[in-house]
Amino acid sequence: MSFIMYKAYLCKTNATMISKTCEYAIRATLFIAQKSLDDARTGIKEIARNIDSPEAFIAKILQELGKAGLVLSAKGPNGGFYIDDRGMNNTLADIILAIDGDKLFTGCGLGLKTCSDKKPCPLHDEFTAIRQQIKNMMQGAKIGDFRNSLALGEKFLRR
Amino acid sequence: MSFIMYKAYLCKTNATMISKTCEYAIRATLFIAQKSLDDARTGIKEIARNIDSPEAFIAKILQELGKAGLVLSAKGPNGGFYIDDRGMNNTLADIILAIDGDKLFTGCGLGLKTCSDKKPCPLHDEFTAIRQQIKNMMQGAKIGDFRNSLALGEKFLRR
DNA sequence: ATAATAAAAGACATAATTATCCTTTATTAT
DNA sequence: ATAATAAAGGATAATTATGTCTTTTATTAT
Repeated sequence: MSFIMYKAYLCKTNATMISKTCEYAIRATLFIAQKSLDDARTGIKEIARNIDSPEAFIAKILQELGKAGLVLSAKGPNGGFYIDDRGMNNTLADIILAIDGDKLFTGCGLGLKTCSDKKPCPLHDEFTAIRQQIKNMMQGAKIGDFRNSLALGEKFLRR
Repeated sequence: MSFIMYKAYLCKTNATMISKTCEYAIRATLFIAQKSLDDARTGIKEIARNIDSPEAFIAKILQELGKAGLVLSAKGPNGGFYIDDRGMNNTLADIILAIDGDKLFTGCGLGLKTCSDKKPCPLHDEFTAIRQQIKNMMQGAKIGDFRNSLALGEKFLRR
């Protein structure tokens, strides 16, 4: 006996807290951080393979992360991406801000441009609280914090 | 003296907790609920005007909400959309589920399909907690709850 | 019955995001 | 110096989400 399952909802919409681009950015950064533990540089191919992303796309994203100072890179043989001690203190909030901007931390839950404390949407207070919590969580999450659990195989970056 | 401001981030990404489509859906539903207070039906033009959305687009969305049983509709003269007492007990979670699916409530924060308690991404526990909180908030927010504050002009649906 | 109204349905168009490709520039090893 | 390597940069393509238009169906008032 077998069942066919149907989704009960439409869902051609895009609603993720963090954009796909930014997800790749975070996964790549955490992977580079892990590799940088023993001063090793890692290249685009290796990164793409290990975080399960398209090569060309993560290359583009890494350019942005480089401009934002969140990863370092070196061209040529033995080149690649790496993160120094200073970079290990950057947070997930920094990555999110660099790629997605601040909408995760500040926007109105109903997409109202004029939503504010004075002219609140019906969800204003609830969303304000939740966003603040997310912000705290992301600002508290340093890149370096994840290295050990990743290296030990307690946490994972591939799907 | 004047300044030109530049955004410090890229941001060609999409990262909203709730899709634009779903935002319209919520705003429309709350507006219809408000109108339904005194048994009045409201049409697409009026809805679009009051929630500041494209007419044709909200029409499409209302079809989905109708199929999902979240709003009722009647064709012809004096027709329009309305919500009955039963419908007033539906929650924002129901609308979100009907339009965006359950990704807001369940997805991995880093977009990993295999993320789970057993094979967690580095943000697994934090995201699980936050999503649960959002879910609670949305499941607790009944459509009918918003009617009064909207009618009194304490809360707003237009941008 | 007929005309007018308003939502349902389906096809189509636009815009935004995600993804790819190709050339250029910088660096290293020979 | 030269060839090989690897990231940077720029242009373009594919996909997905958002938005529009036109026809059909159901209902109501005349």
